[in-house]
Amino acid sequence: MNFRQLECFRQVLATGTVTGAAKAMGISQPSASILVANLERELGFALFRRVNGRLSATPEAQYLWRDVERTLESVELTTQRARQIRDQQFGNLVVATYPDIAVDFLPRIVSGFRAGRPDLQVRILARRSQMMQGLLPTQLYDLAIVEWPIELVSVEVEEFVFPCVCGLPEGHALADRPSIGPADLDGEPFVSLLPEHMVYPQTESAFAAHGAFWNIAIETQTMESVSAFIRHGAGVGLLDPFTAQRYSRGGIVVRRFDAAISYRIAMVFPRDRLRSAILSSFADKLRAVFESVKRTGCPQAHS
Amino acid sequence: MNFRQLECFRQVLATGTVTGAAKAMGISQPSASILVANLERELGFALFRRVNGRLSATPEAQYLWRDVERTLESVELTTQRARQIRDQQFGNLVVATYPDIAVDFLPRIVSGFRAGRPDLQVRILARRSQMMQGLLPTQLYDLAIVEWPIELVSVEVEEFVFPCVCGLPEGHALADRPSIGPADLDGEPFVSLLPEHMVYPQTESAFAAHGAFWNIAIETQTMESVSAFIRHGAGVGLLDPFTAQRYSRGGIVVRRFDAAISYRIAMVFPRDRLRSAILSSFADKLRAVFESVKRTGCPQAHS
DNA sequence: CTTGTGCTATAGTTTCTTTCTATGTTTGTG
DNA sequence: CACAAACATAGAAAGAAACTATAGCACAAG
Repeated sequence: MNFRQLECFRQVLATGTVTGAAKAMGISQPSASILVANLERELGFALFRRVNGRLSATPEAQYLWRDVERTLESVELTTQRARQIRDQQFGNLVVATYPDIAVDFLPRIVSGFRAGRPDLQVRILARRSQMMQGLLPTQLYDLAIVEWPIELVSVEVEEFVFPCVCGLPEGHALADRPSIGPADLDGEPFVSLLPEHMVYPQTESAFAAHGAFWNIAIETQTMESVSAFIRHGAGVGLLDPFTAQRYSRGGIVVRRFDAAISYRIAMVFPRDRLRSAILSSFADKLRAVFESVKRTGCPQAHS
Repeated sequence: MNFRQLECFRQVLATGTVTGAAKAMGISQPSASILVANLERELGFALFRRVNGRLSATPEAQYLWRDVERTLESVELTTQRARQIRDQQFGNLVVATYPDIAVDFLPRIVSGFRAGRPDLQVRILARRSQMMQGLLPTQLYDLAIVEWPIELVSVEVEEFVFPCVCGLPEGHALADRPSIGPADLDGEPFVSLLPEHMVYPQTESAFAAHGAFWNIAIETQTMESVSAFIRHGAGVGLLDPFTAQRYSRGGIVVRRFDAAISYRIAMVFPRDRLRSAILSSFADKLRAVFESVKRTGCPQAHS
């Protein structure tokens, strides 16, 4: 019993004649005749009676037809699914990420990636860094985007380093400068991340190196929060390029920061797990966007 | 894409190696290797990565597996169903019949026939003769058992004629006779069918021919009813062999009737419709039982 | 009654697929 | 370093599936 025989069975039922079935299948009439004959031989009972030179379906054929129909449908769904998989239209991605990037950047990238892939399932797992630490060993993700520092075991890592930029409230006195250094911010009320964040010690050193007073007015936990305080005029601060880009067109004035404060993130994959073509494509896209951000200082939407 | 490729795909997933799959399928390792390779070529994407000389399923393989599993299951159900059909274990029979025979005789025959055919569906349509007239043209049955007279259009008919027998209440004065004739029943209270029934005019003629007085005490519609009146002592009467047999072991004394009163029934098939093997078997069985009844005067259970 | 049309089945041939055995390659292990 | 285990490839043989050509049968039209 094979697909062609079943398909021929279907077509004979549909068209009523072997000749019609052959036409529908694009084969010669004798070929179709033999397909049916072999199927009958293998089944051990007749599907058709040859009456008046015509075929007529036996009751047994009708009994079997229900199952054959189901089988053929299943085969068709399978080939369809195979085509989708081949064209990277079907699959699923579990992306673990830290919250800041999950707010705006990732949705933009993922939405762009999903355009034209309507059957792609994406799950976003947003975790604060401590939680991320526990998530990685479970391997319950395809790709993670993590902030430094993080302990990385049994994973493959690709690191990306970005320069932080300076964010000012709109209308701030320094807003007309093309770039801003620690000395410019001497005594300026500053919105900072907590000391645990990688940006904190670097900022501290930069101010110290320039002999400037780092006047921390606010300490908060996420870049989103920092940006909100800046936006509402509580002070100035340093932003990663993703958050900066989000508000640079309205809400916050973004300027180059003359001291190099590096913002390190990493793309992380479970070790020893095969990557799907979709995952590779998605990683490629992320890589491209990261490189573009590194070059321009601002993430752009890439299709 | 064909069954063997899918089956091999399954076995490689199950055993983890091509070698194991080949063993499970009873073919050589290179054959299995080629099955998988061809499947991958046709699908257009890799199902396995060759890592460290071993196969490892890709995420794409896992996506496809759901559909392949469903398909293989459907194929298995289909082959199973085919085997059932071949062995006449699966099918359905719609048997139309008149009520008398549906009470006891048909259930016995059908139950015997269904033994060892647990997936055979039987529908019994019991109709009085007027109703049967309307049922036959609808072709909504596979086999009908009808009483004479009946108008038969677009059907194939096999006729069976049985001699009626005489039924007496237990303890009746005539009960020790081996056979009974009309003269014996002269003036005896008689339980008769209605005049429309084929037995009525024959009985009338028989009594007249023997110059006996046909003392009709009860006229009723069915053989079952006649037998009930006899059983309860209302009189004697004529019975068809099926009803007679049912009560001959208790309730009614059954004796040969010396005048030939014929009880004609027919096995009827829709014209120009293919008969299933099961239907043919069932008809064969019915025919055999009818012949046996004709010979012995009493229906016996035949397996 | 003959002929033509439409259908199915069979025969013979060719091509493609499947399967086998034999052999090579890679990787991990004692 | 050799051996075992796994997968892949090559070449040959067997099998399946396709084609063309042809025959048989039933029905309708001339």
